Amino acid sequence: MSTQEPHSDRIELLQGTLDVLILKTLALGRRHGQGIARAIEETSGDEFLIDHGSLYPALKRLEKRGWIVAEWGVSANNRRARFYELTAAGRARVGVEEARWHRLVAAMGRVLDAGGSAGG
Amino acid sequence: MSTQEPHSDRIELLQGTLDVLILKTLALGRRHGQGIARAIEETSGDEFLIDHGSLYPALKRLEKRGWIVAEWGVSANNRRARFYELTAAGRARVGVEEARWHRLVAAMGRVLDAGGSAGG
DNA sequence: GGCTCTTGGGTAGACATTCTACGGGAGGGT
DNA sequence: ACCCTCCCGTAGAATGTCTACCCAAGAGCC
Repeated sequence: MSTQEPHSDRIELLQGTLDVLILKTLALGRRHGQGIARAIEETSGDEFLIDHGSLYPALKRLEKRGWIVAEWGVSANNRRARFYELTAAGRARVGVEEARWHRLVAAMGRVLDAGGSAGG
Repeated sequence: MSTQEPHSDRIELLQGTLDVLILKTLALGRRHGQGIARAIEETSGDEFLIDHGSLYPALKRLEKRGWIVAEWGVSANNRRARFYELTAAGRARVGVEEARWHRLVAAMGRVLDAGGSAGG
């Protein structure tokens, strides 16, 4: 085990960004809860830390909306785990959420670039 | 003027994004509340609609943190208005917030690009 | 003067989502 | 038996946006 020091300077998620992260991660394949969290953390380059207290409510939300389905199974460590998978609606939703995100980033960019970069 | 039809498909702000939008707008010059809102709406290409109920609490927040200062004055329409301006700390903060935003966008990008774009 | 529209500021409460902190069940190693 | 780890789960605090209201005062009209 690696000297896994906690990064104290992780980025906090913006409200509303976790859903698309989960959906996108599940688009790569079926995973259980902790697996999703770890995948997001790794893919983000350890910038995001996914708290369990945010993860499970988010998974419930997505399941309730019909974008993912859950099933009990066994993890690689032989632990009882709940595996999640995208539904057809979920697969469609990934695109919607991604588009929403890109549109938001573009709009933010227009405002932030309006006066040139500060301090440059 | 005004056949100003309301865009029903405006983007909703993500929690935490309004502050940097305000700071950046004020970096371009002193403005009053409504002026800030209009500037953000225009600069964003009419993607954002700044609600008064979000704006004034945000201005209070920023003032309380010492990043902006307010002063009563008179608007171009001869109305009593409260003008806001960046403090030195506020000017420094613009850079911090911008950096935070870019870092977040980069991290999100890594996750969203991890599997290629869905659905083109 | 009186009436209405517009500009500008402000607050209360609903709402959604994340974070902190707690708890529980079960496998693996010693 | 004991402890550590993995995995799921929930309650409540904290934060910030949105909806819906209210108030003050200038401008235009009659």
